[in-house]
Amino acid sequence: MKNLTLKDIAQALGLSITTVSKALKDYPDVSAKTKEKVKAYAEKVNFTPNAYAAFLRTQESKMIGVVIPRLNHYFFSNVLRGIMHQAEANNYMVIVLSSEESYELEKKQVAKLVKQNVDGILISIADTTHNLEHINRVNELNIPLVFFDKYSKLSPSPSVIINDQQAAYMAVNHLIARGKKNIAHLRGPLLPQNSIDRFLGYRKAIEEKQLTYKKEWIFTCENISSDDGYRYTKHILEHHPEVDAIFAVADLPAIGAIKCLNEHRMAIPEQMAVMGFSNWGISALTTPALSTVNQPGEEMGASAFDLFLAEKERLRKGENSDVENIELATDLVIREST
Amino acid sequence: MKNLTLKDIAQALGLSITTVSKALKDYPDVSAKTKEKVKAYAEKVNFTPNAYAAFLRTQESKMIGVVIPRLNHYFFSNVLRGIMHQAEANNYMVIVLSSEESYELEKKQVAKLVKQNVDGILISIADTTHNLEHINRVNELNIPLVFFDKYSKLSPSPSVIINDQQAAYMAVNHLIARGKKNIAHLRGPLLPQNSIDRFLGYRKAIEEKQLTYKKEWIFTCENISSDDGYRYTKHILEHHPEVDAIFAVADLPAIGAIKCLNEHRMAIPEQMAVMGFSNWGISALTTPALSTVNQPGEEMGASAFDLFLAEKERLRKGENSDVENIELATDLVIREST
DNA sequence: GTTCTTAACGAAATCGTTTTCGAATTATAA
DNA sequence: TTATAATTCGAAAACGATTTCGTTAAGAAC
Repeated sequence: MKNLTLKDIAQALGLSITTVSKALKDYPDVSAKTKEKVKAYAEKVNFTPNAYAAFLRTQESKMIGVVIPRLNHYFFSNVLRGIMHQAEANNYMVIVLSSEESYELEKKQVAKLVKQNVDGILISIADTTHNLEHINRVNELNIPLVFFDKYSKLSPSPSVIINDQQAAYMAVNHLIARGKKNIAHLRGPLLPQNSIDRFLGYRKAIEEKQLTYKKEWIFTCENISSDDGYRYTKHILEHHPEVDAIFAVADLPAIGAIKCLNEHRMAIPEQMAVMGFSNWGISALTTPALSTVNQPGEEMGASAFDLFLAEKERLRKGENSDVENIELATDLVIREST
Repeated sequence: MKNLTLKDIAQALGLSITTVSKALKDYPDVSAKTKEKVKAYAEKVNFTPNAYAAFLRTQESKMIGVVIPRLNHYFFSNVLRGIMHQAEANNYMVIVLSSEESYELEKKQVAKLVKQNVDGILISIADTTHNLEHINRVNELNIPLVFFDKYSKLSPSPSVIINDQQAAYMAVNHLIARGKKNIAHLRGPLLPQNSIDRFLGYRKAIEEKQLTYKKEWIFTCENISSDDGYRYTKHILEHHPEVDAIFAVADLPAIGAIKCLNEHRMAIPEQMAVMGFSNWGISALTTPALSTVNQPGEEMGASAFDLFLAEKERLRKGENSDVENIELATDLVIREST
């Protein structure tokens, strides 16, 4: 039951290794009869060429590496599903590594993938990543690299993202349309482009409608955790009773906010509306159910893989054609919290 | 900046490939001086041997495969973290595949891992897996295989699990201690041992305290989803008003139950207590917060990897020693819903 | 019959590492 | 001084697939 080799097949059919290999790869200098015979036999014994031996010649590992900031976050799990589904369809294996939102670990993981000779790297950078040397090194080695969700404007690599600013703008406008006038924002850490863009979308909506914009209503969720949301909401209730809506950078802090509001017997959304971001599975299950921005995880993953294939082709051809970038559409999911 | 080879080092130092290789692996027939020189240089240029070439000789890929039923489930994400953390410490790479709870897909994924020459397979079997031929084939090939969480009693492979029956027994006893007398159970699908054991623990607690046990109070959550929990809870409220507590096979249905109870303005836990299972991250965030059984995911992952190493050693030695099995401790997490 | 083309197959080199076995050098013993 | 042992090193053969370049044989062209 051991895995067979070309040699085994060659011996069984009275052919040379060369001919067997060529027959399986449809070389023109093998007769139709022989091809038929070889393919039938290979099929019968369920032969697949040894990936490691093949790599030594072709330098193609048929593996890609994925680096995500967190393994146990619903959104990234969904992206992963999309990537893996697409990888499977294209006969690629996937190695997943987590940076745990740490720049240092991210550097290590990328280096590890390079050492493993992956054919490409799909990465969503950590909140703390302030330096792109490790990414540039990958570029120099001509290894296709694709950003998804959390990217950097400083790198020329292709990316698949959503328009965070516009999505946030839409979300806040929805709150305004519901009659809210004093909207607080639980923003993300200062570094990643996403939190910046979501904040900018928030501010744009506020300023456009000439509502009050106060720095005291902006809170930075360092860990984007529910605890962040809970703490800041408590602070808002105690010190800023005029606030009538909260727009959070992500669902987790939004859920923390709801938890806090429930404990203080605040009427949601009448006294305080809450808007999340990402549409995690749980956001439909809170009481009241959370309104949020739908971020298409699986679609993003699938697109990221497709971009990898395109980028690989682009690098192979050595063309100076532009890198592809994809911007996925988001949509508001209006539930009970607004 | 390309990856160097032994040849490069050999040339740079005026040595043979053989000597360089031996020096790096501390062979006794290399002088201390030479070893020092080689190691220093290898360190300097950040050399690591090509994993693919090494495999061809050693037949060790330094990769393990993990098959889980779902990628975007909190518990499995945590198991994955544990596995990866331990794998990293032991210089292994991890390939993750998902069976999506499908037996057919599970078979495919296992076959794929075998073809990839992984050094071992860690698997949590799908709910629909009713046949272990694919697992047996792995055993026949002498590839170490370890079960975690969802295992099968029909396979002799090592496993790391929790004592589901006892955990459920404890959970239900806690409901009883809170004065609940008519406890319904939202059980899992019929096949996997876990749902069976949790159900048995439930029944044991009920019967031991001589409370009413009614088949009409047992509901099968085919998808273990929040929707299952929501639907059955509604049914309970409408048709079995005497029920005063619900014990769910997992957190997701339990959260669905809470959602339904909140909508019907039932007092939790006074009128109806709810108990979950798994301690997902969100279970602390519902209103009221969900009491549940803590299932140590990361610990389970780490143990599974350790078992893999042990099993690999056992197979290598060809010993007839017994396989190791690990049973991890669980504990009740009492929150507001009971 | 001779030369040329084409079709069909194989020998052998290669990828980078590991490991066996032998060779060379030095040290030790006789 | 010679025989023996110990110490260092390197040549070469794997591992399994890919691919270049020949080789052979048959048919076509003259």
